[in-house]
Amino acid sequence: MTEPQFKTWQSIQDEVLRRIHAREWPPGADIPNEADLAREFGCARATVNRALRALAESGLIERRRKAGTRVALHPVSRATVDIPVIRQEVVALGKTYDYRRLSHAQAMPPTHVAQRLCPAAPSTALHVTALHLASGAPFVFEDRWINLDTAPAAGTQDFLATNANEWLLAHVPYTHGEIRLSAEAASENEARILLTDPGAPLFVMERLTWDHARPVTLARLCYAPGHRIVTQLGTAP
Amino acid sequence: MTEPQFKTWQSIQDEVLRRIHAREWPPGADIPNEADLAREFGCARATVNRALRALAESGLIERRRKAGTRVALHPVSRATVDIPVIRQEVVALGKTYDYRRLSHAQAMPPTHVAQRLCPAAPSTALHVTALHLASGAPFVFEDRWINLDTAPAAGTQDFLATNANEWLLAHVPYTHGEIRLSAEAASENEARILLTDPGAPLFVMERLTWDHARPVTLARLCYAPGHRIVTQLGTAP
DNA sequence: ATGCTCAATATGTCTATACATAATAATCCT
DNA sequence: AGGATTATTATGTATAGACATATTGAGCAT
Repeated sequence: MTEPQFKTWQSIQDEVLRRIHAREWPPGADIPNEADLAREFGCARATVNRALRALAESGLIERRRKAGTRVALHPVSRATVDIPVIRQEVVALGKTYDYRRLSHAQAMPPTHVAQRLCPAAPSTALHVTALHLASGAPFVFEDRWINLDTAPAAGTQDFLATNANEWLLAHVPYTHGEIRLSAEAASENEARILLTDPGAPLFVMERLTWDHARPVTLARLCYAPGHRIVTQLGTAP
Repeated sequence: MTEPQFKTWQSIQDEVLRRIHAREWPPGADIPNEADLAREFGCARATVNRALRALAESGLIERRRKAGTRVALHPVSRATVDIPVIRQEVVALGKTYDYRRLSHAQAMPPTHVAQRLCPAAPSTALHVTALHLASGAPFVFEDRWINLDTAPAAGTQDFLATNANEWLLAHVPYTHGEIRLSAEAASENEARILLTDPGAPLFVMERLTWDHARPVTLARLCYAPGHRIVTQLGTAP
């Protein structure tokens, strides 16, 4: 008669997952409210809340006040991607990191950059290009614009020794940002720098970071051919 | 004299973020323990715990029992990527979704597939290729292998009307998975199907999903040129 | 010194209770 | 009927107290 008791929020999460997978609670269905579940599982409501909140963060269920909790109709897979500093990325591959600044100038950004980096009042910005190397081989070509209104201190740096990525992280932290991933053909210039052929497929990551309401920097990172990003889906095995 | 009181876990998170950004707590530094912070902020320890746990999940701080909490030395940016079902992805673009199955056969997978899909005992698997269209234009070319030991029910499906992605989600849910993102040159076959040129840079997403310890399916999704993924960094603005 | 045991400590979690908040349902007033 | 107001309800969050658990470090034994 002893109902299996669920004591930890993990075990409750597992049981809820089981019921969803077993179609006891099919996609789109409402699931019982926290108070009822707590009674059924023989635990406090806060424990149920913890379990359901974690599931909501993973995108499997949707919760709204008063409306209750339901299994997501279109279960989006939510993957978390860890994006380390490039130096760490290289070191993690067991290679030695090296950095070479290519150019450094203050200039008016092209429109597609200006739109995103200084949408309010167009002004000059700092343009830095650099190459990150892994054991001597080109790894990432970086083309970066820095908003000097937001980060005036960057104007005093030449970024010859320390790369802009790490300097900015240490001196102009951001509050949030946006990342765009795409595949693009290498331009003549990119191909020359990355020692590959024009037209080669490059993995491109564009990062725009903000400090509260003000754009900080827009970086376009072109990875050398063969690069890939690996990420995990769902919870731990 | 009234110390500013921090009542909500959000406000505590903001204050901790402020101190980190202001270098009061520089990278690598230990931050006070929960009990002390709770006393300082005039709130319960559980509230501090909630705030710090959220920051730890975002990768900005690291926490270990007994050792305490410290600001991450190499702050990895943790981005969450929402990966919807392809139909939803197309609909969200304001286009009409269409699906066309291209091939369907039971066969021995090539070694690089077998290694990941049936690492224990090599056996035949279900091979399905299909094209997803957005308003009539090729959107994604899908090349999928399904492990029939894990999902025997898939053997009875021809996947002519319903695509494998949605059928599997509805009938063989997964517990976790792995996603690989890369840029690759279009092969002759891929180019023909996606109506582009061989060698064109394609955004490729490989998904391997598992049901507990058993691999379910390995899908290789080649997006038509121009596709990109957008994701957010950090918390809400 | 080296290895083991045990106590100290910071985070992890659970409980019970209370109040806050958002969103819906019901009701009342034209 | 229609629109504004109020009540209800489920989630969201805060609190104090308690115990669990991992980890470190000190002290002891070999």
